[in-house]
Amino acid sequence: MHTQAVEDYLKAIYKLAEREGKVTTSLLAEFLDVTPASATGMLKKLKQMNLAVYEPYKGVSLTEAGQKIALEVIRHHRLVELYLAEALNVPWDKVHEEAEKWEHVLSEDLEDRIDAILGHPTADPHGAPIPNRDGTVAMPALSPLTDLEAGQTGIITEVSDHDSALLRYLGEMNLYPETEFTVLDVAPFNGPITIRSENSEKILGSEVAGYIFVRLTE
Amino acid sequence: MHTQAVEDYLKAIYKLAEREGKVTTSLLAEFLDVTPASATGMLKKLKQMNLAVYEPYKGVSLTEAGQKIALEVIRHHRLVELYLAEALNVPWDKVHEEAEKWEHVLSEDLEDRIDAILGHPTADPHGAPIPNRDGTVAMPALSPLTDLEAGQTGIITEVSDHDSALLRYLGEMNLYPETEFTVLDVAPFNGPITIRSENSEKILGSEVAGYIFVRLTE
DNA sequence: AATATAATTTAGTCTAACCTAAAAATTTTT
DNA sequence: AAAAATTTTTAGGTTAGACTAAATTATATT
Repeated sequence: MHTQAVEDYLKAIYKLAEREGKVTTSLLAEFLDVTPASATGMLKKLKQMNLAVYEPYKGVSLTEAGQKIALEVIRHHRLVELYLAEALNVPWDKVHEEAEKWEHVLSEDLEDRIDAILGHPTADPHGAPIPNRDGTVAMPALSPLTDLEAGQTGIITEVSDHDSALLRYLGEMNLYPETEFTVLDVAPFNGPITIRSENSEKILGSEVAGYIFVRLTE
Repeated sequence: MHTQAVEDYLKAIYKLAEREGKVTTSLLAEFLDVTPASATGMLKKLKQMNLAVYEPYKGVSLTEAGQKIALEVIRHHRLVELYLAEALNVPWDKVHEEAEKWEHVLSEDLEDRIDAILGHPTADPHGAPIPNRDGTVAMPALSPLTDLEAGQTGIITEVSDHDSALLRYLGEMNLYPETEFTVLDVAPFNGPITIRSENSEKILGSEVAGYIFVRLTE
């Protein structure tokens, strides 16, 4: 078993690589809320453990072994999130925080039990895909709501879970994954986006809309 | 929040005090599988944090604050054990090990949810009492099965969870808490004890019988 | 190309929690 | 009560992971 810090770094590198492409020391440090110097220290160690490919000043990426661990941790995290929401009724804006701790203590046996009870789910409460045990992940093409134009119809596939206040806000408006909607208006200059869903109109600022990912339905 | 090590020490001191009366440095060290020197170091820290009363060469006890934390951790542990057994079907000889990790990451919110779902239970799967939130514990008078004589009738209240092989063995014989039985024979010189429960006779060695705690029913 | 700015790494500390070996205190035995 | 045995403490080290400050490297601007 690896330390929690190692697991957290690997997970962070995986997520940042997915989201931003290249992962630099400072980006990683900011994401994990540590100083760049601390990140450098850990990167050396990850390299030495053959979990990351790291060249000073050139950024980091994961080795196959490193990615495998990152995906296991993410799988744990998302399974736990879903379990907390479904089985224990934890509100969706709180599951992330809890799962952050649980992901590191979940045994494989318990992972399997939870997975089975949930019916081998494929996405967490925010719509993020749950990696499979073999290390594969369904990687959906994520287009933010801000990319759509008036008149288009779609379905919410995922929302960012980085801010629990945002999740509460979306929850109040009933904007969950799987929700269908039609874009009524997109104001220019990054203006608000008006959508209709469940027969009510909602106006979303561009920042919020940028955290909502969708798939067009036709 | 305290570190996991601090919580583990407090829990250990509480349990040893309950079981053995006086808690010495070496007893504690052996229980936690660390060297006595390490235990001394931690005891100094616990004293300094006002969680323990510690006088070199004189043994340790918990302050009120220390006991409160110990009981919280034990409450978490036992609630989790029961939850794992009931909700996730984890076999009773495995719940202890899992709970050992979970007890440190359980939020108060989740503790309450689990407690409610289980219907505010009073004992874990091994029959050990679950402390209340306010820090009170039902402390049952524990008499080991070895104290009984032929002809007496009783009910199992608790079994030791210190060894999972023992739990598997008892499970195979269907000897769980709440099981009623009658003592048929007690062989002399710490010999085996024969009981009848659920209409079958079981012969238990004195070591095993010493780990089974009972209450007389009449 | 020279300089300024920003990003990254190095070097040296710090804390928590463990360790071993040696010294000191206590308890037991004679 | 002295010697022997045991327990406990002290002293000094180790590892993981963080930090700060200073040095270095890379990038951007003139």
